[in-house]
Amino acid sequence: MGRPKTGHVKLLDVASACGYSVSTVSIVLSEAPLSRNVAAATRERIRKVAQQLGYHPDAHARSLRRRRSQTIAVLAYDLSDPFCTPIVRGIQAGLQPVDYLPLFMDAQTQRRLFDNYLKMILERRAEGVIVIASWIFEETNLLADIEKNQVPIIMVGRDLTKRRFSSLLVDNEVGGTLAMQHLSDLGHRRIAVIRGPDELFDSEPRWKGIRRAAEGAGIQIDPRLVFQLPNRIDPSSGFEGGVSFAKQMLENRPSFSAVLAFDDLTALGVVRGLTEAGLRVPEDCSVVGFDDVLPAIVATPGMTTIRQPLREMGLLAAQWSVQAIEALEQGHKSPVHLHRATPELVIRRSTASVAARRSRSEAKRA
Amino acid sequence: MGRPKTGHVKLLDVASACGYSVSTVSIVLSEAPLSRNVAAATRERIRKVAQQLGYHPDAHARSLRRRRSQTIAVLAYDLSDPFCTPIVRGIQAGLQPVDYLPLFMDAQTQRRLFDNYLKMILERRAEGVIVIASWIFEETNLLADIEKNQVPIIMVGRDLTKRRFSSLLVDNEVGGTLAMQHLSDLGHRRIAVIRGPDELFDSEPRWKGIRRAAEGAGIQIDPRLVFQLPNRIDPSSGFEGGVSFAKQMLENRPSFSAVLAFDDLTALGVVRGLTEAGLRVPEDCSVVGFDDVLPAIVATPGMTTIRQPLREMGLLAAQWSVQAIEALEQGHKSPVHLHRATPELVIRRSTASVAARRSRSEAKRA
DNA sequence: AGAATTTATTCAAACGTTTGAATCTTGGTG
DNA sequence: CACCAAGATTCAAACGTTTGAATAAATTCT
Repeated sequence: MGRPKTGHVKLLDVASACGYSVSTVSIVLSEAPLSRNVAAATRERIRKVAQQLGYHPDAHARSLRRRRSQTIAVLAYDLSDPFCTPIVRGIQAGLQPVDYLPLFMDAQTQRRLFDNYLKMILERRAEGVIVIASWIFEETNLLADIEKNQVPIIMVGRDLTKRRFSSLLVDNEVGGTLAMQHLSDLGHRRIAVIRGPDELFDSEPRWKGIRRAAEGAGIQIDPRLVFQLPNRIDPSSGFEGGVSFAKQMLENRPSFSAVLAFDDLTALGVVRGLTEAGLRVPEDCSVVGFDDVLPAIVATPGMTTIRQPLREMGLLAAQWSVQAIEALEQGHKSPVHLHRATPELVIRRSTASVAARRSRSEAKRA
Repeated sequence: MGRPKTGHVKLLDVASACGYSVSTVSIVLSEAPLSRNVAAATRERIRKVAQQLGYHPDAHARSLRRRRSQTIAVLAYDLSDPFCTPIVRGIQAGLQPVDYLPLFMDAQTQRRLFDNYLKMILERRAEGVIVIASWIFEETNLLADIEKNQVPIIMVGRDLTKRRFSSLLVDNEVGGTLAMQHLSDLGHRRIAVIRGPDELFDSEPRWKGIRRAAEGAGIQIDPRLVFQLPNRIDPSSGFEGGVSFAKQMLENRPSFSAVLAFDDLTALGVVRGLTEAGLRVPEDCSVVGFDDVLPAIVATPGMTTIRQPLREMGLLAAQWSVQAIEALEQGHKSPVHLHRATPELVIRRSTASVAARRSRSEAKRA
């Protein structure tokens, strides 16, 4: 009965408890190919004893021997961003059936943590890495160490195919276009735009899509109504940006009937700012966001936004990662994929036809 | 130059590259006590070579030998609940300095996943487990297996000290009291209450606190204005509950001037429901939530709510966990702690003095 | 009946570390 | 100059698995 100090039951315990050798027990319990040749009765008996003793194979010993960790690291710029949540869900969904354990690592947009996790990824011998990098890490060759060790890397939220990383992101240009088109369809012509920080990859194409749609609809974007978010650290501080821009817009600027914000949190900030200034959304001003994160969904009025299929993207990232690992296992070079997910306009209550506008706001600012 | 197929550099590689034995290299690189006796020059040289070769110790081999995984599992009922986000942050903050890796596991309120992760916790030889269990897993003796293996368990969001698990939760009764008191201070007397699902542990004490405050203020809670959330699966569906309850409240029920919701998401649902029925928050009706999660903060009007110090709780949980592990290491039995964090009233814009109410809603329902 | 095959089980060597004990240098002491 | 204590380094055995090769026993073939 005298188990050694490590509370855990091991193969040897099971073996001696049922009178077979360690090998046989291992073969049976790990369902190795050889287990075909093990008598059914034996199998039964071994399983039962293992069960009774509460045996759980030691993953470290197994990983060491098999040289496979069954682990995929997920390195996110900020796990607490609601943006990441659905991606994480998708990744989980993709990894569950193939029995890989995701190792979630939250860099909190701090370089120090990022480096630290990079080291851990290497040490824990993760077989693949998924990087959620909506916010940029300036020097992306941080990943060089990992690449060197033949660990496939998948990027979510940024196109790094030129570095030969499979990448997965939303089609920002189409997204921008959809947003602008929606406003123009509602009859808005004077539209304020809040662009993303220039450090952020999504910003430029989104802006491009917006301009293209504006052009197509014959809308002039007044440069005095274009703002740009600063390169912030905390992503959820987009909210503050939105609030303060909203106030700026209302001071000695041309009037406007709609705001197109860079993302949902910014848009929510705009709503707050406008509301505090006495305007009403959408009666006095329409607001549209981007991403479709939870806060945008449960706010009132519900935020009209451009939905990113985040969950699906996470799922795909997981699948690619597993495929790449398998390819590598077989000795093939794994292919470099690029997927631009199609965004989708979700109309809620934060936008309304310009015709429905109250005259109140006009009066107010005249 | 022929590294073996496993792309990773190992101790032997470093050793032969610099002409020392594996032992010496190990001693130096792992900063074992013996490294005091290693000549400074040798140390220098070994470190340099290791660095150049890009050596990273194999965590599995190390764990196996040392019998320590440097890992703490964090098993959450639903990682995508904004409620978990700050807790996770706190845990990270607590684990970072002591170099434990948190293993985040998201049970998604599914029994199957929960079991699966339990197995993984055992196999990966996690040294401690933190369970975020705001939503209940009916049979909590699922954890028995883990307990049996001497792995200390910390509960967040539920008191299980009677099972001898250190527990950490907000003082729900005080929270309920604070919420009700706030409404009564604002002059509200007819208050609708949405209670939590009975499966959820927080529900009862919160309700008790509410009743106590009502009594203290001489307020009668009209039973026709008391609702209860169903035992749902998806925690963020509290929102839907809020919406539909709001609508029910407005149908042939006694009138009310405030709603005290079980949590923020429910409260946001109430705001939505009221707004869609043409009422305004807080002019026509005040709403107060519980938790202080992100969506409540960025919604407009900002949600008045009872703040749980979630981050601090996570931090403490991490520290307890590490302490318990260390105690066990020294052979001591680890003590069972209980901490009831004090909640805090955060006043935003979803509540207003009853005096300021418009007569509109009164008229509407008369 | 002996050889060849199949079925059932075990041996023993790895996987990459760590670490108590052992070895081999030194330089210092009596 | 033999002896000892540090000082510097290495040996070798573990940690708990897996797995190719070996063995032993039962079956089938010629």
